[in-house]
Amino acid sequence: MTDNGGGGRRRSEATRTAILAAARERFAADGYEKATIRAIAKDAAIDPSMVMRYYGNKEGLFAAAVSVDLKLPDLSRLPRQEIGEAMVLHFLHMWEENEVLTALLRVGVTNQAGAERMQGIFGEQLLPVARLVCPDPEQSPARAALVATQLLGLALTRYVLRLPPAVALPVEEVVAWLAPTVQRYLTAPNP
Amino acid sequence: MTDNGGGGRRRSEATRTAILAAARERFAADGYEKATIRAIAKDAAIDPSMVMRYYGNKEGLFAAAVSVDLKLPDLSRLPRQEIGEAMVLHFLHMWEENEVLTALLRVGVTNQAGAERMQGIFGEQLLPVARLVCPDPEQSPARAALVATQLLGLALTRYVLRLPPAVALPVEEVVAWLAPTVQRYLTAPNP
DNA sequence: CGCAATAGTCAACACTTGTTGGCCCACGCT
DNA sequence: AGCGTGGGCCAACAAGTGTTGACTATTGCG
Repeated sequence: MTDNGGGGRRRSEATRTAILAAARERFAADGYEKATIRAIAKDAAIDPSMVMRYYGNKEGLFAAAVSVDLKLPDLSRLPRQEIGEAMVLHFLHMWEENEVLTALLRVGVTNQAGAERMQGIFGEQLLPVARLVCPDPEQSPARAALVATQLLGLALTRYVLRLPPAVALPVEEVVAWLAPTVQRYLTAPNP
Repeated sequence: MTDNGGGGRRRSEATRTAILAAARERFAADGYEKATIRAIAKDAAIDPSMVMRYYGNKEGLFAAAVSVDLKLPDLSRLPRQEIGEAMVLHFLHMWEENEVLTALLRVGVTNQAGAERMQGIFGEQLLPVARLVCPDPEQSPARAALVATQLLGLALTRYVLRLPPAVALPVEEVVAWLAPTVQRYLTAPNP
């Protein structure tokens, strides 16, 4: 339909990516409703109608701007005891690498499509890891969910709400405190 | 100013509380931006202008609708080992009692005023508890923040994002898994 | 050069938002 | 009864939203 069959040869690519960058920034800072197409377009220094031309509508823009790959490393080669620490460290790096995850969380909280996308990421990226490492496969959804409560809670307080003492915590301390928690959720026997 | 010096004698009180109830529901379900005054007014079966009459503007309505008292019990009379369990149980009950906390979290994520209010609650209600129970008073902010990451993360996945496996978890299991975590964050020696 | 396709702009649309002011009606007092 | 106060509704405003279509400018190719 609105797809221009496979690739504009000219320099539209530059503005396309500029739009995506501006969109990520705005979605991360303001959430879905407050991140207006006009503001995004102004950040990208183009006309709002270009956004529509390239991405159809606001939902399409969001879908294109926020695509998440958690890049979870292969934890099966790690000693079982170090899985928790590796997870926490990896998540911290992912959150600080760019603002995509913040955007997704901010949007997911007030937008149905955003929440569903988070559920998708959980099911396709976190759950498989849990399946690999946790003892009883039948319990992996519950254990992955527990891990999600702790890791998303950290992201929420630290990167979204910016609760001062949570922001002030040095990375090493965060890891030292949370790693045993995640480790236990994944590998400990039932309490 | 818009304050009618201390009490309408007539039946305005009924509509006032109806507005607040509708507002709480809408803020909890939709967040700040999507919860429109018109929708709230329709839920309360009155005219949008009445909302303005009674609460000044949308911010005032939010302030009036969402006032949070965590009602944290006196934990100092509890055996130190049971503090974690008591906290988790209490928070679960608070979140399921009414939708105020959900509203606050949904709004806090995309609204500056909402985020500040959450910081206020943290400082005035959670921090004091941490000060009572954790060993080194200088560490209480960090430890309270850690507790916040776990408890808010639970609320986020279970009551806001509604991640299916987090919703499916029975209360007893949540407590069994999270209580040791909270207990450790509050009372364990530095890792 | 001339032509077609593409990148980009402008102005407008239909709608929703918070917010305001004027109006009517019902009640409670004297 | 009459009157005033205040609860409630209606209609409108100005601003901002996503979205659309027509128009211009620029580019590549023959």
